[in-house]
Amino acid sequence: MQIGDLSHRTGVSPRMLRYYEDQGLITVGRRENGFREYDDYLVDRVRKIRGLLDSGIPTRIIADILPCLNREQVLVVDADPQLRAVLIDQRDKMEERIAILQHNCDALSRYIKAMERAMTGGRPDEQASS
Amino acid sequence: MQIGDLSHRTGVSPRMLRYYEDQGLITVGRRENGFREYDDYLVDRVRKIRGLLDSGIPTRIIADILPCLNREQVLVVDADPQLRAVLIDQRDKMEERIAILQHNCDALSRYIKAMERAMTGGRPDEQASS
DNA sequence: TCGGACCTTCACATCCATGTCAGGGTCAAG
DNA sequence: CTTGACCCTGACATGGATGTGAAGGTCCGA
Repeated sequence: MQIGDLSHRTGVSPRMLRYYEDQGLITVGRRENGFREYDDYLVDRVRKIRGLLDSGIPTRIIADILPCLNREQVLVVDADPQLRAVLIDQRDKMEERIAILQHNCDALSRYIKAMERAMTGGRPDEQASS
Repeated sequence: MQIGDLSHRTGVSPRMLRYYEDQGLITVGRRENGFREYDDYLVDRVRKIRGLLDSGIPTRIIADILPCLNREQVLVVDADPQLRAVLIDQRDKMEERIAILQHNCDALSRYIKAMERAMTGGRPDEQASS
């Protein structure tokens, strides 16, 4: 698959696909003519990268943790305590973000529901005791 | 409370506190001498802003949703369908991010556990059937 | 064989969140 | 009254993620 195909399949611009490669997030082969050749599994991988990026995780960190997100048993060979610290740190940060997002997501949902109640002709001052 | 105090209490630099004000995320009073005067409730608000920012939500969006994250019933007066669309959109995006983070967080935890198993002298090829 | 649609690299531009510095006021304690 | 710690504004700098455009190569189909 070449870059345009992957771009269409993931919604990520070719520019960004090259950038991810540059940042060491993906490894890409070349055809004889110099064109990049992308393996199928990269579709998922690129989607995962996008998700992490959208969640505020910088490429530098993604590069660190990405190898640990699949096939875990395969790579545990290098039981580097430094890496371990990084991973634990990142996991904790993720947990914190999840909590924050969950909290705000709930609040938004409540607000949306309140709007709907207000729109569908309900008395505006009626409310669930939160 | 003045800017340095709030900065210490939130871990957010004065520069950023002014920036948030500039972006309309917080409303700040002034003393007679021109110094900013911050209300106590801004400590929580600024922490919330940081959390959302760290989770990849840009100030523009935060400005949109922040008024809806507290005191919901108070503000439902303007049942603007445009706003509703924005809120639903953002809530959905948040849910997606939560799912992504949760997924990766779990994978990280598994990997960390596997590392620990490998370090504490376990046979490296033993594994839980995932 | 030509044209269009793709690819390459490289460079410059942009937006956002942030840092940092300069030039200058405020104020309280010594 | 001076000094140091705070505050103000404004500007310039930076790093990361992204867009865009130029100059050129590849390849397929009319």
